[in-house]
Amino acid sequence: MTTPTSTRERILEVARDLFAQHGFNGTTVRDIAIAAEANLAAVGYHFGSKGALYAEILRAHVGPLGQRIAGACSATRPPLDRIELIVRAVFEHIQMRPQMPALMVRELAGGHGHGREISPVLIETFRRALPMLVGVITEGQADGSIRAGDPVLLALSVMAQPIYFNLARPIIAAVAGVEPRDEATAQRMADHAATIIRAGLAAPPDDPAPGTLLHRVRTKRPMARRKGAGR
Amino acid sequence: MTTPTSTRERILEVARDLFAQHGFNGTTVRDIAIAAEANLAAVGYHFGSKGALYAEILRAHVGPLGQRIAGACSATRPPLDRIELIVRAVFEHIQMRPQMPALMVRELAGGHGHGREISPVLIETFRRALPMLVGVITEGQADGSIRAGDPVLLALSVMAQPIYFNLARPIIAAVAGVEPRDEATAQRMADHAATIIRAGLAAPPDDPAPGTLLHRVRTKRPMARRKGAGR
DNA sequence: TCGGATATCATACAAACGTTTGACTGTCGT
DNA sequence: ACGACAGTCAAACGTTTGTATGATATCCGA
Repeated sequence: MTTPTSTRERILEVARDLFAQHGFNGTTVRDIAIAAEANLAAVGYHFGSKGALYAEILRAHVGPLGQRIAGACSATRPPLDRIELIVRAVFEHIQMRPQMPALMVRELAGGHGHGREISPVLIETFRRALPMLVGVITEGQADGSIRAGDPVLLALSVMAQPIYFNLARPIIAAVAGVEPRDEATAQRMADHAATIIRAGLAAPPDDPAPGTLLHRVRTKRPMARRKGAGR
Repeated sequence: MTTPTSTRERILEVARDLFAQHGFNGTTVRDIAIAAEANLAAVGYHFGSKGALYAEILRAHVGPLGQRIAGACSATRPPLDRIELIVRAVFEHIQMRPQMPALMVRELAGGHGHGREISPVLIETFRRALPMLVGVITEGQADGSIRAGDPVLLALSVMAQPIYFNLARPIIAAVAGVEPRDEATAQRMADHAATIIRAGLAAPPDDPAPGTLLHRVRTKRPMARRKGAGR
């Protein structure tokens, strides 16, 4: 079976997989050229350099995420519903871009070597998306539907689910025996994460009205801090 | 200020930071030697090869995690308390090994290049820890304290918090203005994650006894699936 | 059919890579 | 005092790296 697309698209396709799986420095231009069935010089010709190719792939993968989150945040729904929309939007985004979590966490871990810091694309996306998430959460805290707490940490809890779920898929498949890249499985994961996040963020029943019937029932405070539990 | 430790320890210390920040292929033996103020051949002499040094660091960082989780799982406490113990144990582990999340997610993303798969140390740790987590969760589901759902997904939700929180710290610090590496902040993060996880995993009030006063109150089902919400 | 633009190709190059080598330095036990 | 030994060092090894080059091939309007 031959590859019908253009050389440029073939390179983009193949490089995204290689960068995601082996990282920037773990992927050579020769690897890309061979996998794309293109000449060694094709990368330089079409993209200028290996780094420019990587930047373009990264931008195409994490850039639209910010727009998706923005769309979910501006829905005319109660805050908890909007949070759920966000979770599902991120899952959908990952579903059609399976390499995104690997690319993203590699950048979060510190970029790809020597003088390079975290990519500007990632920083810009976070700088745009984080305030939106925080806005929805503070709004929910104001109307009593979302539990008290640092909105930034709550926002992180929201984002942690889609990213980590998809990142851990391969090793879960290796440890347990799960089929990867399955539409139904992805839907189950999204439903699960949405449920967990909704329940985790919802304000406890005794918060909005401390004198009602619900007072002091079904409430369990987190355990005390363990200060110096060494070794 | 001079470095008082032995060359071997200095290399271990410096290599762990470099591997975490730049990845395996993004770190050169020369980088390590210079940062450790050692000779280029010192890495080969003390560890055999760059790969062996990396393997030793990875083992020292993710290996003890399994034992910590095992300890928390075998506590004589209700399941939800044990889950909270696990979350706090992982946070403590990371607190004294700040480079662990970066090293781990880089491995989860697919190892460090070419023929290498995910490190056996990571797979072994997961193979040991996952059944324990699943065991606690199914126990909690059996006694009605933990919500229904795939125990593996619930276990992933638990682990996602500590890892992602600490992984996202640098970019959060870059976007918002947060102080990094702070004991009080770490404690706040652990408390927050414990609260979220506890609330997220707890069975909804109408599950254990569908006919009580609590029936149909404070219950919100997740929204319907959105099948083909394209673009 | 021509001619310029676009794309692909084999090849070359300097730099950087992990690893090895052999000489050298210090510190012990005897 | 003297080998034995673990540790350090500068230098070099062969390979792989990203990129550049010039020739060739393919396309398409005139």
